[in-house]
Amino acid sequence: MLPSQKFTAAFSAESETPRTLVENAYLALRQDIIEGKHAPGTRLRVEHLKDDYGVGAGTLREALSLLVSDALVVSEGQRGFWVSPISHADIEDITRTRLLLETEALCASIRNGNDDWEAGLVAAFHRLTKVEEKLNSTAQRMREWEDRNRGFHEALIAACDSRWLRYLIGILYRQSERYRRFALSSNVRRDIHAEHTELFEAAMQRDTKRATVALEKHIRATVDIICATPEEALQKPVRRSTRAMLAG
Amino acid sequence: MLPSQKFTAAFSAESETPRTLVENAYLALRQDIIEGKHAPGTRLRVEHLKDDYGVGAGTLREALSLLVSDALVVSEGQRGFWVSPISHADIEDITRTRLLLETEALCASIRNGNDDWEAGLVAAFHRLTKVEEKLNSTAQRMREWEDRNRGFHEALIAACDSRWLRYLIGILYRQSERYRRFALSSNVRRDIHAEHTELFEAAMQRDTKRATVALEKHIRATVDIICATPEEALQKPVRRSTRAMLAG
DNA sequence: GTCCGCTAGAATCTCGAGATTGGTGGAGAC
DNA sequence: GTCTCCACCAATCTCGAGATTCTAGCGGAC
Repeated sequence: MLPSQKFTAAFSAESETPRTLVENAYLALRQDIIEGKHAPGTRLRVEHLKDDYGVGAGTLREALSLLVSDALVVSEGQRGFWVSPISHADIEDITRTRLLLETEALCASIRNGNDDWEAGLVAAFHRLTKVEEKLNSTAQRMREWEDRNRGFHEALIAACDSRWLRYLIGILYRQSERYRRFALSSNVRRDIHAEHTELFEAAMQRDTKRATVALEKHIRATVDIICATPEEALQKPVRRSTRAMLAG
Repeated sequence: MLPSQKFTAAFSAESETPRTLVENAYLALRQDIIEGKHAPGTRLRVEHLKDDYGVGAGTLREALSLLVSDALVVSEGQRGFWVSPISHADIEDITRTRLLLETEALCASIRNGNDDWEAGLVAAFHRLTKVEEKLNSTAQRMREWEDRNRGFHEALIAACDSRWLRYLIGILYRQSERYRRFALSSNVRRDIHAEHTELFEAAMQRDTKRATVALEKHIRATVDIICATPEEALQKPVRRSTRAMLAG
């Protein structure tokens, strides 16, 4: 499934409209997991969820299978599905890996970027700026910010010629989104727009080193806030077997 | 699905036995795609395949969904599944990305590795050596070599503390396996065992730089052979829509 | 000769019911 | 009081049939 879905989300832009019920259920489930409506570590019972999402059991199972690939859901034969647990160690790991990949992609993008890339970046930054100027955090506006933030980060590395790099970065970005809500609910003062501006200007000036540093500071800032929150707050208790499975 | 499967293949070792029909079908399909029994770009019709693999249509669809995540299969809503096409540009991309990740993981592994890591590496190298000494290339022995080669490469980075890095490397490794058969069928002379030995000794001596160079040469050698073979030989014609989807 | 629209066929997508497996609670023995 | 065993219950896993969608081939019009 998720033909367009999967590969679009991965290798190019995520824009096509879902055509099948499986795609619908996949997108809805993914959104709910990222937003924390399904808490990390909780069970995902097919019998209950099929009613919530208005599809048959088989259809929902297929959607869950697709989420397993994204590592947002884990499953064990004959025992069912769970939302992937989260932890300090996990976000630390994700962040390090993200930095490795995104730094590389950003450098390639700066190296290869033509006028189209610059135009796309300017547009994405403008869209992001517009929404960041208004600081009220309605749920609707939050969702909008998420979209534009993703658009900005995609625009940054759009000129990277490695589709695989962009694909893997997409997976990690979605993982990071799960943690972001904790950072946003924190009361640590932080001028995200200033970080974005620095990143934008450095990229436009083709200053690889400055852009790299800005990206690292930007990504690090989020994870530092998350690691400042207690581990218990991150997720509800996890079943023993699942925890054991992921402990190694 | 593929709870153990997916995550085991990803984050730790791939050893658990499949428990459900979906897992069986997934593993069998994956093997057949990697070995080229299903040529790149060809269609995977559920109606036909369900008989070949002895499962129901729904079960096979679930297995295919899992393969979509591995990027070994692509799908498009209401139109079905295809084996992912392969190309010179793709293997080049995979190789560059692999090098970025594996180099990082190897350095981390050398940095962190304790006696257990060394022991595991010695054992894996020994197993690989035993099979490389006998150069007859039976299908059975080939399969054995594939397994031990994977074991050796996993042992190299086993002490890398980033699960995500190891997970992504696993995805890329399976992709590379699809191309290897072209390199093996080539008549270019190449002493793979010498490459492995160099890699092994450099790692054991904790010589990061030497190990990195050896790894790069090792991985590069394969892709160079593949890019020497004509593009047409790599795959059968691809459907227009699929090609268009992957062209961007 | 080229293009458009229609029709028939095939394949996908979806759903509900039955078979199989794993977890739980209580009774009984030591 | 603790451990083991067993039976019941819930949930997963699997399959086949029906509805929907896409593709291909053919005939006709320009």
